[in-house]
Amino acid sequence: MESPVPYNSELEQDLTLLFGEQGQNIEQAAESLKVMAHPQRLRILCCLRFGEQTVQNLQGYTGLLQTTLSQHLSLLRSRGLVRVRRQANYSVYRMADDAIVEMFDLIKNTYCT
Amino acid sequence: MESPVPYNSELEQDLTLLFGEQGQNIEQAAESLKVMAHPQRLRILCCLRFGEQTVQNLQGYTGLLQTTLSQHLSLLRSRGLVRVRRQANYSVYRMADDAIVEMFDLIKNTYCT
DNA sequence: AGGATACATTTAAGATTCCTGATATTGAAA
DNA sequence: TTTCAATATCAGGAATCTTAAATGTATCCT
Repeated sequence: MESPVPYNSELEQDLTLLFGEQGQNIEQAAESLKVMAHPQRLRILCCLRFGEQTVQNLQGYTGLLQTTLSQHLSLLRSRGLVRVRRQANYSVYRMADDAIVEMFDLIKNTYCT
Repeated sequence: MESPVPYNSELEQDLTLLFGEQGQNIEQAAESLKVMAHPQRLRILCCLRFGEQTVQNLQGYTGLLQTTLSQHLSLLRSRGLVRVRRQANYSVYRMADDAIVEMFDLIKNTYCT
């Protein structure tokens, strides 16, 4: 029997373009998504969506251990999802940019009815 | 020194509501994101964004082994990101719904310049 | 200086994910 | 009713992720 969906060689080209030269676009997208794809880190982002927060506050809102929270923050930071500024001996975290905010809002609207 | 960001007890309530009763909203969002957060699965979704595809076609577009591809598809299916219909001895996959399409498009626009 | 507070990093163990090779299933054809 | 083509599932080991305890660093306060 014949294939119900013909193979489209031109699509191969389009996809290669879309993915980026060595697929870096896709890789980077997956990297960022992977960081967001964790309940505790989503909670952290939720908190930051309401404005910048100290680690202490995040601890209160999320209920995470300081050490665990700090590690999640470190990951979010290193992958460019959040930014920090130091004020006295507090670290104040915020969402990194509009792209993250937009992505987060879509997630929220989709899953938090 | 005083905290640069006052703790907001009302936010606790708001967050609990947002997360869902036992945090199911957040858990579910994380689950879905985790499935998307993989380069090969993103590639698969990319292909499906151009229309429904047989496994064979997806194999051609992604370059994955049949067995690997099938497992990714199985995961995408079980988490409700894609749907299948059987036609003869072909399986024809498509994106599950508009929410997935919307999410995918945002990812694409954000990371595939 | 010394102690206390706020946060970060390191390390190790357990859990999960990923890929591959082998095997099974399903429908079409011969 | 075999055989083949398309797809699915299973089983394994390697790699990665997650968490917690211990430890480290920086800054404030007295």
